[in-house]
Amino acid sequence: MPELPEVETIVRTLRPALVGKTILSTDLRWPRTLAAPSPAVFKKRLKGQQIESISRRAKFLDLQLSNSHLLIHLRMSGDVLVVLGGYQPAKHDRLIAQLSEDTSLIFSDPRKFGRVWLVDDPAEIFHDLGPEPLSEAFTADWLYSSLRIRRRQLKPLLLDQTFLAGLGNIYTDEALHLAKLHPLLLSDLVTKKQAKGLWQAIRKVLEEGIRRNGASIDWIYRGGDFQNHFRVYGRTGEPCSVCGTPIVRTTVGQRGTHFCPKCQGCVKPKNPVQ
DNA sequence: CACGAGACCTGTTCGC
DNA sequence: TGCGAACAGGTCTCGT
Repeated sequence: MPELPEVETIVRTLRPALVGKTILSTDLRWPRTLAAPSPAVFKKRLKGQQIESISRRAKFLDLQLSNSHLLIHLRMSGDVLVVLGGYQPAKHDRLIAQLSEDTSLIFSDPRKFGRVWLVDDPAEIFHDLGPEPLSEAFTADWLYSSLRIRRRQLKPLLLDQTFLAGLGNIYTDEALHLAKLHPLLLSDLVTKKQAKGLWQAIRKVLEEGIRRNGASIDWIYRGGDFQNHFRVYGRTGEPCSVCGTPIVRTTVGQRGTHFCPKCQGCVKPKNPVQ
């Protein structure tokens, strides 16, 4: 569930609450949550390490410790929270770390897709990721040339973390609508002007998501309100905010995909997807 | 290389 | 009301 803006929001919330605290002990309640190393090594190595800083790369949380990095990926249903004072484990808690100053760090994840790594160098896990969309490395020219050297449908390509790191299902639909591009348009057909528009749209929806503290769907993430400003995601049948045409929902790469059939056009004249 | 299907999981909502 | 199907913000692997 969480995409770049939601993870960024969590990082900003956790930072003041966790930096400087020391890990006293850990309780791994669902072993498969831990991708590496083994539970025994994990528990032993974490003990006594201090949390020095917290950052984000793509949809990963990166807790830099005295001696290593604790990486967390929330996947579909993960959440990280900090609780002061005594804490009673809840049903979906997969990993709990007891910290100094009577603080608990909790990784909760109903669907059990989330993963945690303890590594010496984050590059071990990050090496295949594409550029950060809000960094200076992500430019309109880079996007244009990178789209042209591939021949892939825009939506699956934008979801591919090795192409661009951080977009998920919501922000991809939102960005394509803002850029007026069809989700199935082949990447090598995008013009330079369209690429520039897509570049702007991606940055705009991500910045808006962060400004609104992410989107809160279902029972997760208190606080964010980007869900009240979706242009197409989850708005099947409702009028497009630009032209009034009902928003259409289809499936692309097994992901629910929302778009305006008028603003975003049709890609295949012979077999228009709408 | 590109794409689709299946797997990994639990919980909620939808349709009859 | 009940019950199965469909769906959910992600990613990996395998077959074509």
